[in-house]
Amino acid sequence: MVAAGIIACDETMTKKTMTTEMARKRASPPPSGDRQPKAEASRPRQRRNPEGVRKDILAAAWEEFVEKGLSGARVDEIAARTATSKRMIYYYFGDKEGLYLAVLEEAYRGVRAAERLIDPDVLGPVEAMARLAAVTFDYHAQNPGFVRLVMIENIHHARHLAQSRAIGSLNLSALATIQSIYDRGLAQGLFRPGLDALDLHISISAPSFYNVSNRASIRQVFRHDMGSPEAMTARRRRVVESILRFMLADPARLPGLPDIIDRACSPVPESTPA
Amino acid sequence: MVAAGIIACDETMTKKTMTTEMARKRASPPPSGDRQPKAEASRPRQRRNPEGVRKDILAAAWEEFVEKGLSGARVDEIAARTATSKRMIYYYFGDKEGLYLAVLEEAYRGVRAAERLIDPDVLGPVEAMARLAAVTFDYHAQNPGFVRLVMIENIHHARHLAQSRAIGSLNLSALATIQSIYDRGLAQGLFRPGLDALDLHISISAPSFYNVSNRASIRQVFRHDMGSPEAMTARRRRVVESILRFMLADPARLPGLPDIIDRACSPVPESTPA
DNA sequence: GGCATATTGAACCAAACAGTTAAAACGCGC
DNA sequence: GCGCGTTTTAACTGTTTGGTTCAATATGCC
Repeated sequence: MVAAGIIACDETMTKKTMTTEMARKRASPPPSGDRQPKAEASRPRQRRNPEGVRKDILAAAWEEFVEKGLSGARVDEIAARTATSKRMIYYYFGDKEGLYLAVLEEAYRGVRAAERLIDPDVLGPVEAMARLAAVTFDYHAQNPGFVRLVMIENIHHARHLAQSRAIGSLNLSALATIQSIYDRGLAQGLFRPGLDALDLHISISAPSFYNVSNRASIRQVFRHDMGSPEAMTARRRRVVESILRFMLADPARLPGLPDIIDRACSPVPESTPA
Repeated sequence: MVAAGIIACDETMTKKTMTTEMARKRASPPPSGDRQPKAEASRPRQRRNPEGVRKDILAAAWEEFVEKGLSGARVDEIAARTATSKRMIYYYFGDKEGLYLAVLEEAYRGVRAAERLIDPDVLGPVEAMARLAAVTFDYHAQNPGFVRLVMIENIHHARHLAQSRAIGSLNLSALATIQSIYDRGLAQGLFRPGLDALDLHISISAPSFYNVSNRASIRQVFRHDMGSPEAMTARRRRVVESILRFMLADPARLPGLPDIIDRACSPVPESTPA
């Protein structure tokens, strides 16, 4: 319940008989930003490995929360997926919500890491924008777990996101990238004026996100599989094309458009595959 | 658990001592397709009103499921919101999943009803398409409950949607509308060839949906309120403009575009307000 | 008036679940 | 070689929860 309070830190520990496990690793080093927590637990019989245990638990929790959501997930089930025991979950993460929050933070750490991989302005504005859209689309496609966690968090009104100070900070990087590309394109007269970076970001994210998040319902309602390779590449093209057509001052006057789009899409940029 | 089996019908009722409540109203008349189940229960003291009780329960369940999701919702809580008792919930809906499914079906019945309200081809193709986009956007904006239910269902891999025979059928209407508008526009040389109705539908739905579904997380991450009236109208315009720019053979050659968009957006088309 | 359909209420149940306890070992740094 | 942080095990607690039972009653239709 008051996970926030517990997490916040060891202050005012008057009520609620703080047991020894208060030693939380909240400010631990970023778990190497990898997006695919595969149950590893490394060495079969190596005791004394706090960081490893933490990761192991986090990976198990990731799977369970992604699959069942916050309310649907069962702590016992998470424990079962672990190489260690339920006891350690509470030892390291305090309670279910603390664990969920840790998973959520790792998920956002993932996007942030992916965002940093994007072009250092070596491309022309149009190409850069196309590339950004394609990469964003791919990130969502290749990280359905991330998408599901965000869905789940939104179902919960982003109440945990609000609690996390780890997240509120490093999120403008994506916006900065877009802004710089847009500015360059604007200066060259390629893009039309009056567009907003956040708005552009949303315009790219929305279809990318939806393509993963609503796959199941679309499949049932329209008997169409958005996840098939063909649908996927077609949709990626469409997302890229759509954002460019929206931004360009005059698409007709840029005859190389289809090629640019092709180039942005073809050399399938790989983040961590799912 | 085997809600499907129970719902399926009274066949092979050997195991599981079927109690009398098997009298399920599954094929009941569509509850007047209204989207906003406000706790009504009508007459305060009129006994013997099956349909009213059903609606009352459905309305309470709607609120609870929309708010907490399937796993998060509590049957006792739903019963508390009701004018009747928990007993009646099981009497009419069998179990929690049966109730959830009924709510879900009502949600989809809502979109279907809204879709039927759209223009009988009185507008020009471009205007019609703009209008369709605006109306779709508004429907999502004004029915966050519907959006949340679809999110929830997707979290559950649309497993319940798959069970429902009530849903699989009447969903092509939206596609038919789009197709007819597109065909007309194509014949007039306004739209470019090679576009797909479902793809267009998704291109409109995605931003409309995302605008509601991810409001909470966007708010936390970017400190931006997508729900504010200004953001809302701006985004609606953007959605309409975006789909037109994508479809039009040559946007530049259609000088009246901004006006068309304005017209599609301005006379705030009202579905059932939230 | 009788029979099928509704309705009520409250107690009850068994399973599931988050979170705890206690005690004992293990390992690493000092 | 001592002590602290870590780890293990398994049973246990208290509550929540989906779902049921029982018993009685009301209602409407024929």
